[in-house]
Amino acid sequence: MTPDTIKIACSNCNLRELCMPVDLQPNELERLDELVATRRKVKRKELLFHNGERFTSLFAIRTGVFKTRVTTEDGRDQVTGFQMAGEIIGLDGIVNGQHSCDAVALEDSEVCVMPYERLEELSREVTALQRHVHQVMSREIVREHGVMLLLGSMRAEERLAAFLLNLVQRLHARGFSATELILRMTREEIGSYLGLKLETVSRTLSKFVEEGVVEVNQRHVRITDAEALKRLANPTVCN
Amino acid sequence: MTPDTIKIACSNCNLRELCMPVDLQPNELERLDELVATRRKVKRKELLFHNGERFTSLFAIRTGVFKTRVTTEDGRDQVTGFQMAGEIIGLDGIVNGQHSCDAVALEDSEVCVMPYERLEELSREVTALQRHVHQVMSREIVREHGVMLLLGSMRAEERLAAFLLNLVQRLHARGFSATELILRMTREEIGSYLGLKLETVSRTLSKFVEEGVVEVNQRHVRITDAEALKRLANPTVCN
DNA sequence: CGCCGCATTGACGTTCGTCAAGTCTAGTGG
DNA sequence: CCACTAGACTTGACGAACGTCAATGCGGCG
Repeated sequence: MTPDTIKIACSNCNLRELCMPVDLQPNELERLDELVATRRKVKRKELLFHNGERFTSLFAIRTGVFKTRVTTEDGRDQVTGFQMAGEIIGLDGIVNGQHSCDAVALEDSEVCVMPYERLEELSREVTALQRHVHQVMSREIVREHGVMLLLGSMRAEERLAAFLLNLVQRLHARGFSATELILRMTREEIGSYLGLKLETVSRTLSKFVEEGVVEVNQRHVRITDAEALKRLANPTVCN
Repeated sequence: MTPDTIKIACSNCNLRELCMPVDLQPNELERLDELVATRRKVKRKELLFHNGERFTSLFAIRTGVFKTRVTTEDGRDQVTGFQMAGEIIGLDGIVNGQHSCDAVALEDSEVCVMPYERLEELSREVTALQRHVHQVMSREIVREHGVMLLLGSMRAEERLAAFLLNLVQRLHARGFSATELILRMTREEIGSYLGLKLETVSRTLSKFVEEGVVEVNQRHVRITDAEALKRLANPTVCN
């Protein structure tokens, strides 16, 4: 085994528990290494794939952060998600054989390329992988339900509070702080995701600062009162 | 073969092309009939499944219309979709083994019950089915991207226009009129789906009527100027 | 016939968007 | 090393879109 093949093996990856099934037999684990064909580096602001591009592979994020967005003919766009290490992107391409959104790197990033045909084949043979693929897709559907709830029935404060809590929770699960984070996206990108204008995002953040719930220094955010933030994200109706 | 087993066979179902893969070998088609365990009738306003319920099966709608909704602790809810004949619901339950939303029948309905374990098993053996399951889930993800775009960056008029066009198009694909439809849901349910209050839905509909784009009589809607409606749904930016 | 749920419409209020001015920061080039 | 610039961010004043509250209409069902 050359150092190169070691480097690219899922069985040897410290992110495996995030992006792959956990309960594998040794021989299954070995087979998993057939899955990732190559790695691919994507520089900040570059696209991993774009709307209309032929779909061939799913991507597991190794390092960095991406945003996905959809666009209308008249130029409006909507950020549909922010993805970080261990998360899978490209699922939108399966249904029509071509991607229906763009994936843009928010910082220099690296992904594992998983050719879809190989994934199909393997998941027919490795039951745990089949189940995992289904779970990943189902999780995405449930996540989007949550975003629809946010966009459809929350006010600006609640949206932003929920957003910050979600981000910090995901970062915490990856070994980062549970109270501090660095935003990899602009106010405008946050606004697009939350269905708000960048000024509203900025104002709402300032309001949180005034209330002593968070400290903000540019992209650096520290949550000083997590309980208050949770109350903001999910307020009790009082009337 | 008893009349009863004939009645329940996918191979014999006039909705098969909507909810099942099309390119099957005869022997695969036969195997498909193992998939649907039973049928289940759901009366208007009754739940097919509810938030927190253990997930065991996916459901293919045979007749009727459903809404799915998610709910917050403080009682707000968001309609996440309206589903009709040939569509699959219950995908949200895969990830955690329990449903995370409610499915409510908007009229007396009937569904085919597809035990998930059986589906997993079969889709390991029938490649076309495996692909189909992936496509169904991917399609749902892409649909939700569209809803996010709608909720995040469209105005009331555009949302409602897009909603009506989407409904009539899906009904048309099922053999109904391309210009007339009967709404199975209340103004409030439409509003919940579109992130609007029921009054706004009502007012916007009235506006469409004034403009001669549609005729509305209670739940009965006739699209009199489809082109105008499309322009409303996706207006060109003018500034 | 009368009730109840659904829908419509109007008056008014709130939230968020728009427009504009100005600040801060990081990166660039002199 | 520092001035300069561009992009990102903040803040204020104002307005539009949509929500809220309330009155009324309508139709179907018991």
